[in-house]
Amino acid sequence: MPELPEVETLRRSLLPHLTGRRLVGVVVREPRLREPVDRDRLAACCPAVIEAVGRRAKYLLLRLEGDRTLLCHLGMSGRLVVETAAAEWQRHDHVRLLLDDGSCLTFHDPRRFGRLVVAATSRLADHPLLAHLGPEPLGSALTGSGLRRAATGRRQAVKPFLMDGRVVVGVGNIYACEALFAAHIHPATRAGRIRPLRWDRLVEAIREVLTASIAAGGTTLRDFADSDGRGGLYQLHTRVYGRAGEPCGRCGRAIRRTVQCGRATFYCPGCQR
DNA sequence: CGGTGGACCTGCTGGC
DNA sequence: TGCCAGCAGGTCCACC
Repeated sequence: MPELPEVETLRRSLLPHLTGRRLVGVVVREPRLREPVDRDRLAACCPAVIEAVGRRAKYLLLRLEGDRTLLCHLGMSGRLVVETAAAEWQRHDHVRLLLDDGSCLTFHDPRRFGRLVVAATSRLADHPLLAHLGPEPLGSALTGSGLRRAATGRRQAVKPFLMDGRVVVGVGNIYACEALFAAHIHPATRAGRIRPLRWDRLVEAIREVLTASIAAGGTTLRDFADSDGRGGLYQLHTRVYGRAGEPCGRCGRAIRRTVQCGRATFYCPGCQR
């Protein structure tokens, strides 16, 4: 479900609920996520004021007092919902973080590809899940020349290249397709053969697409929702993703669907070369 | 080393 | 109506 815009939308929706709150307890009902949830390490964090709600790539970061940060990844189907701690557990509700005002943050994830991990705030950048991650796409660290350097000598197609978190983070399947369309680049182009100026245009396209999606509250294809249960609207703005057979808005040719590295790719055969 | 394919899970949809 | 294959927004590891 979530790419960067969805996680950022979630982060913003959490702010009013979590700012100044204290984490007072944890209930782990189903520890079998992508890696087992460590109940004891979570419990040892409590009680603690939540000092900040951040994000790195697709990880939501809850910074606690006492040099602890909770890393939360939603995988493909995860959600975080703020509700009263007295609320009934629903199917696929796995963990609850209990807050000092009687509310709680419920981690819900049908496919259980998500993660909930405790890390040391002072060594966060060195954490194994974060250490290898590339630049944030919306910060100044991402540049056309940086991408060009990373692509030098790479025979890999540009679309899976963009989805490689070591190259740039936060660009998943939807936004890789959309950014390549916006930049007029064919998704199968070998990364090492893209010209310098086109990398600049691609960086611009990535920023445009992600920024527009955040403004729309993310993309809700089946079940994304922010912590208040509200869906996003960016699916109404996608130009190619999920639109196989529809006419391209620029040239009118039918959008195509192919598969790269086991993932669906959508593109316009007319304007992406 | 770079690159691909499968594994990890459950739920929904569409075709027969 | 019912069943079942195929597909889904993300990593991560084994293997070529």
